[in-house]
Amino acid sequence: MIRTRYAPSPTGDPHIGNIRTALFEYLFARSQGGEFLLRIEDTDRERFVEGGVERIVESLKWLGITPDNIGNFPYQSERLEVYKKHAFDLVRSGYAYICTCSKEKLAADHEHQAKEGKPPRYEGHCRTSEFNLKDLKEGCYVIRMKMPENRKIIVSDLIKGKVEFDTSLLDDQIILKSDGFPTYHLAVVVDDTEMGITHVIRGDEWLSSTPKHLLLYEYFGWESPQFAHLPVILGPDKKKLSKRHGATSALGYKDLGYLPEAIINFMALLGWNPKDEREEFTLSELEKEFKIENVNKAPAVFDIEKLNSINAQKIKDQILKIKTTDNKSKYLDTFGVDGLREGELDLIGRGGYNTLKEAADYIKKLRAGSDYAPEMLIFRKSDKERTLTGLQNARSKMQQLNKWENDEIQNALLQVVTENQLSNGDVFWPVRVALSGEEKSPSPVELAVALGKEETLKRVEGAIDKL
RNA sequence: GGCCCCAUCGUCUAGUGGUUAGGACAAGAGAUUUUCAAUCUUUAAACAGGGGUUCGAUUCCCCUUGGGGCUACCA
Repeated sequence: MIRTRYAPSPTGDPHIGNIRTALFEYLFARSQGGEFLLRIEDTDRERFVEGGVERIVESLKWLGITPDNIGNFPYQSERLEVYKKHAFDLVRSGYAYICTCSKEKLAADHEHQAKEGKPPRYEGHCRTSEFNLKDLKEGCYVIRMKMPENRKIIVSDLIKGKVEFDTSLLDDQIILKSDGFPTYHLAVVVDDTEMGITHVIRGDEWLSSTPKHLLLYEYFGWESPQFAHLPVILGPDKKKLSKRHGATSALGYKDLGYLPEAIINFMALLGWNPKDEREEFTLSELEKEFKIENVNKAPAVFDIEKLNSINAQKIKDQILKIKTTDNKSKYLDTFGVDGLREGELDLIGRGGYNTLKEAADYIKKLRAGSDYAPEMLIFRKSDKERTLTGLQNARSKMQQLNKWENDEIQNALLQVVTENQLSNGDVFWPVRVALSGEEKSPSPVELAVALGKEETLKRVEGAIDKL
């Protein structure tokens, strides 16, 4: 049974790069008929953020990539004794040792090493010391793993291929901190083993520490899982995506009016592709199509324009679906627009709005109506008199309509044109301006349907008064 | 600094020891229309550089350059 996990630290809203990793972990598991699990890595008490776990769960649920153990997932902070036991097992078997060096001493060592141009490393004062546990005060020691000298460790990565590391360049890594918490390296190895994780899919930044983990598996006598290190996501400046690039959390995009379907589709395409020219995917399609070997090695730049375009497309897709259901009135309620009518839905579907928020803002503005200068009503090839004729006849023609639908309104306006020897611009333009109050807007017919008969006639009336 | 990863249009990417190097987003142009943000058509746009290997390299190898990561009692 294939099993992957998403193991975030609750240090704030999950970052889009982080969530993309979760997506790939989810997709890999699903594509293989396996399980996708969640685990909270809260071993860093200094960076812990209240409510972080809730935000993680909310993000995953929103995107529809809910872990299989969502009802009961482990927290590392609740398993301190387990890690401690394993750390001491390693001390007993000689693969790790207790170290009582103070942080001050280590800092001084590192400073010294830096001056000599050497890499900062633990100098191994405690490596051969024997400590009696009873003499040690709680909180005054750490446990370090022993790094063998001159060993080559080969990481076989599903994405990067074989990567070789030399252990003499690696430090005697601390695995148990003085506060009794494990470091990532210990906890990840213990937990992945206990949870039966078969494939560790994680960010690129972990590749360099993978040899440490491999060594730990060896020390414990455990079988190691397979690894796949994903390239990072960069900002437009090709620097690692961060807060200064704007919204970076998944939920931030939710608030901006992006659909989960769009975020999923977009993230999947960042570093993965189906090896053909398809670009539109739903989550369930991705679950079938995803192949880890089709993941790129190179980092990808997060392009908001592409996301916008995908989101606009997904909004259109959704409008088509919503029209046949009864929840259309609720579509934009989170952005302050209730009771959408059919015509308004059409407007959104055709408008190419990048986000739901933009669409909602437009509907709000349309409903409120905009003030405009009377001159705007006159088409550039027209004059005041013909405009007035057009508006007045349009009003009475529309007044007589029984059915308030696209074709009927269109025909009514066309009739006004022919019956009064006017041009399209003498009628369509001023009606459009009367309804929208804007230089640029959807067509008068679409606006009329969206506004409804009563409001449409009221606004045309208002325009006539203005002239 | 050391170690590791990476490199095709501006961006996401496909691709092959011999191709007109393909698609998408963005950009430009045009068409249409009452306007446009919609729609349709269309144009421009890339193999980072230098060495090899080879009859032939964008493709394989090496170097350089550039970008990224790691080098914590952070993950």
